[in-house]
Amino acid sequence: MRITKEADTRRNEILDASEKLFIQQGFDQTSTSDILQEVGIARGTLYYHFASKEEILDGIITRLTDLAVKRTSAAANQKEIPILQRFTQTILQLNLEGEIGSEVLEQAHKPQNALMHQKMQEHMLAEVNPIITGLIEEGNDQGIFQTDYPKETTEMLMLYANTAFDTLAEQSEDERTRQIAAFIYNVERLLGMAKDALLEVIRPIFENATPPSP
Amino acid sequence: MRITKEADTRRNEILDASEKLFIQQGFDQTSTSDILQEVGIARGTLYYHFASKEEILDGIITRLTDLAVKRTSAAANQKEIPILQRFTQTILQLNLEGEIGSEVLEQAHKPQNALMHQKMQEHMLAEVNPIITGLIEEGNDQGIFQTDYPKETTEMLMLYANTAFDTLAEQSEDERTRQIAAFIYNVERLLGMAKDALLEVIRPIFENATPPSP
DNA sequence: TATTTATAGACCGACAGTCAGTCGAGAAAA
DNA sequence: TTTTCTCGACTGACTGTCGGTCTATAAATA
Repeated sequence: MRITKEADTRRNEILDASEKLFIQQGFDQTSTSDILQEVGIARGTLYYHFASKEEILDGIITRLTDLAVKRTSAAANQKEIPILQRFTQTILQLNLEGEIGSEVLEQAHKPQNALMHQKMQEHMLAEVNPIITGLIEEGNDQGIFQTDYPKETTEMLMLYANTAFDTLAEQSEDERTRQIAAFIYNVERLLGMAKDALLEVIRPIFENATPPSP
Repeated sequence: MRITKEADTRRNEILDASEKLFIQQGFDQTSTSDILQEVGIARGTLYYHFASKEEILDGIITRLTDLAVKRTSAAANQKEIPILQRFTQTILQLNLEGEIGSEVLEQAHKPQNALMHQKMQEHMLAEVNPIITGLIEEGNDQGIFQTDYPKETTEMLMLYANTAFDTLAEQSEDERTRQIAAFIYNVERLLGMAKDALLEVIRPIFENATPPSP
């Protein structure tokens, strides 16, 4: 029985299946035959839609990055919200990276997924950095932030967040808390804010999420 | 004519050849046959000394990391030198990473070498972080630095340096200067120093290296 | 309008070539 | 004689290629 679909539909089927498998097993450990079986197509069909296995990975990453950019820039463009709140919400959007994205991140720091991690990082840095940099410049103009190097500082923050935070799940509660506190502490310093200025904006977000103990 | 050598000698021959090839072509793009040819041995010999291709990579990285740790901790332990100078010299040692290491870094950020990069970063973070953290704590005690999170701050600096600086070679002179200036600026902030306090320690180092124009 | 012909896009699976790792046999050294 | 080191043929798995097939739809023809 032969099923024919529009190219774009098939392409996305292949991306969906591959994404699932790459997350489960890693890129190197997933064979193209695994993908064929998961999608239920033949070899030739796969290579009709993609030139190589690596191009499939690129397709997945582009899909994920585009999604993250969409959410991030949406958060960053809410001009009616004060800059500090907007800044924190944008960062939070980024960290979540969508339901699927977070699964990706959980796996991505494993050595077996180094290529996936690096490619995602490169894309995200290129696409998301300007958004956050713009936010910082806006804060600079308003006198809320103060830094001579918005772009480089953003790069520093993103690199750290990307690498340090994807091991959070493996750490103890105490270590996690400390790591997040350190991040906030350092963001305040890098953006030239008063101590705890950012912390006080962030605290209510978490207190709303987890009800206060009696 | 059959040549047999002491295991350790052969091992290092294999590591030397592999390092050269991995740098030139990347890990995935280098076949074990390439290595065999370069060393001039047979398959069985390679697998007598190493259990897998990946173990060769691990061997290379361990060699490089050990070297970097040695140089770094030597610089960090010169107690007669004031802490600020010692700190900068330690960082500089790290950035050089030996003559061969710098070649590695030049290649390591390419996507094709993602695994190599990630493994090096993990090793370096684990081994070198405590050395720098110790230096910062010493500076804290002396009132020269001031940070509540020495370990996390070190992690941030190292991650940034590792990823941002290995693209330096590809950038214009202006971008390079700006990126380095930004790094110094941000280190000062993260370590709670006065503005330009670190810059003034670093400047003489470069002015000694390049003779002043008339 | 009804029927044939042509074309393009999606698909198939056998096949070639490459590669990492295994194994048993044998040479050299201890 | 035993241990260490070396050899290269071999295996199985994998990626990417290629000639060819199927089908829907458009164009030509009756």
